[in-house]
Amino acid sequence: MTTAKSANPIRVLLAEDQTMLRGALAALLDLESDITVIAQATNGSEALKLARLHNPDVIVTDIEMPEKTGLELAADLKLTDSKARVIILTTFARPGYLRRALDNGARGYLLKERPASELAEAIRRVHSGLRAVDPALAVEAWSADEDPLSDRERQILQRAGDGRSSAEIAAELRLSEGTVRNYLSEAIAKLGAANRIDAARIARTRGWL
Amino acid sequence: MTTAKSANPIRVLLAEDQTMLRGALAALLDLESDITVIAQATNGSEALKLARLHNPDVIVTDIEMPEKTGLELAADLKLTDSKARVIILTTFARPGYLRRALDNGARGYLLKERPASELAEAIRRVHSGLRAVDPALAVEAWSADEDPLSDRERQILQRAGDGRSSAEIAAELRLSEGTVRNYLSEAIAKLGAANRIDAARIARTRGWL
DNA sequence: AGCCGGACATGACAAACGTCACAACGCTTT
DNA sequence: AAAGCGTTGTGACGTTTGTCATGTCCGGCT
Repeated sequence: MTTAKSANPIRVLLAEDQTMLRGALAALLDLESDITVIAQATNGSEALKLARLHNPDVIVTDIEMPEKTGLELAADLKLTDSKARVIILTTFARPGYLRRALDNGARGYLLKERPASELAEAIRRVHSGLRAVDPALAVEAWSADEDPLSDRERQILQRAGDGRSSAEIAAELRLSEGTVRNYLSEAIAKLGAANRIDAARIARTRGWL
Repeated sequence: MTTAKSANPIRVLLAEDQTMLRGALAALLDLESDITVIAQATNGSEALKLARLHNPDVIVTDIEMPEKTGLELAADLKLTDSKARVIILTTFARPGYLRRALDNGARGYLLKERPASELAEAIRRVHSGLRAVDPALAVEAWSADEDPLSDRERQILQRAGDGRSSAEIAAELRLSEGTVRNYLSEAIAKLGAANRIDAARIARTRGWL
């Protein structure tokens, strides 16, 4: 049983590392008469290669993937002559992610907790030049705070949240131990956290890490 | 377009909190002539209620869901007179999870990184009385270590990994602060970790938290 | 030229953390 | 009955962490 395609279907590239979801979505999208999935990638780098090769109309991509994230993929595509429009499809309703996605030129931002039917709709909207951003999230993002962390603070907080001690972090980054403690103290204060673990947790849930 | 069902299709209950995946899988499974999805749940408690109501042949469930996890669901079903067979469908290839799943009476354990076609196959196997455990993971689980943590240790390590201080944990659990420190010290030693954060991380990746 | 913010450093102090030894109690297992 | 384990506690000790004041250096903005 093959679904008849219209003369000029929307050509979609799917990038998602979870095979089961990728396969299921590809199958569902292919049931739509005006959409055809021309290629699938399991990470950002592969998606970039396939995008160059096939020149899709729309790229639907997850964020958290090995090799290269969907956000990095969007950024790289902006530097290319690709005319593909990007839709981010992710689990995470983090204002920080949405902001970065839009900054990197994405046209859509859709959550995996939405019904699958919305994906096809988003693809059509984006293909026709419109945007497709989850409305609830868009509102939240508007009122959401900026990332208050400097690069150094983020870098150090990441490692601290992974269980490294101040001394280890200092050695790795060629800093004095006191400096590392200062950065952590700063980060803890900025985030209103009780300690480094709490700070790392908060930063992660906001999409700042 | 409706797919013709055989006379006695396998009646499946799907429990998965991510709507997009749940919808896509339900749609795909319904395309199989010998399988019909009779109900869908977004968390473990709901699944339990629907299982009582509809008496499905097979329950396919995620692990990490709000309200009640898939592992808890499996445990609860064992206490019921339900004859439904449980298949765990999860992102996590953690031996600890697999072990708990089998202890709780699950008949199948499948990873989301496998192709969707394997899910239908697993449903058929399990329905006919066989098991369906991801082969690669089964091997790993065989050589995997037991969870060395006691309930108290696990309970305390969870909170510590969330950024709570020893004093806070002590107050919450009505223990002396010294006792909390002792448990954490024990857990850190057992896991070969450098500190509480490291210990929480290690325990989590092994599926012990 | 002057100002500001980020990166980096030091020293000092209090609080939190991690370790160890020791001890008591109750519940299984042998 | 004895041994073993999990739970709970105390006291003491050294280390790590978090805070603060203070200072230098550099690059960008006005």
